[in-house]
Amino acid sequence: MAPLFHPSRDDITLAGVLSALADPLRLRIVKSLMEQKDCMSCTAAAPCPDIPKSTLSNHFRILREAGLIQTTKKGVEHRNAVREADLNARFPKLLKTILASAE
Amino acid sequence: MAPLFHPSRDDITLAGVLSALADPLRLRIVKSLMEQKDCMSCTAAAPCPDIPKSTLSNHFRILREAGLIQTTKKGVEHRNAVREADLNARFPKLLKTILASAE
DNA sequence: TCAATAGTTCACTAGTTCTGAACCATTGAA
DNA sequence: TTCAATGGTTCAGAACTAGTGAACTATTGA
Repeated sequence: MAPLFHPSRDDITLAGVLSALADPLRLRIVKSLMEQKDCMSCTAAAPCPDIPKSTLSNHFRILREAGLIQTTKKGVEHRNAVREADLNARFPKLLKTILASAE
Repeated sequence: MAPLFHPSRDDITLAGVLSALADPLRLRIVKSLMEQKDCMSCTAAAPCPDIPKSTLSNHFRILREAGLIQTTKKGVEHRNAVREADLNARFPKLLKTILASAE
């Protein structure tokens, strides 16, 4: 199995970030992850329990490849965290402003 | 010919705005429109001259239906302007922050 | 060794985007 | 009034993308 791909800080693009957050479900996932201080598994961060596994997996892949989250394998589950430092370095205040708009 | 559709302020959604701005070409269009104080025609606001007309028209429609721009017919051309007041009222600082990230 | 859990990958369907061709509306000139 | 030019829109087909069930992999605990 190939290791999970994460872009480096400099490879994070604005278009990628906006496009990833343009989906309401993904936005809620990121919001959940921000509200928790520690990492969350994919299923724990899911907004509702009835989302198919494959769909959820797909959304997490998009968030990961856009550089929004960092995913590490921890036993049987994947722990996810928002790449806040990278995002703030690259696009200051962007994440905060977008999340604030999502009330 | 049907009049051009514009959503009311309250119908502007975050997902719609993000998704519209997630395209680099559309982001540049909005940027151009912000830098001009007066309205611009569609062709004038196009980032490069070799974009097919239908493609450009499509991008302007997406921006319009997302609530990002206001389009009015003025003779043979369409004058476009960013709906800054509506956007700031709905999502404070969002537009400014996104445009600032697009350097 | 077996079953349960947490995700991924594959393949298929449904929907979206890009673009050339054809079209419509407005204006200015003959 | 007729014609051509200008500025966009609409339509249709090709290429791409997203959502999801089924099958699969990896880890853990019994």
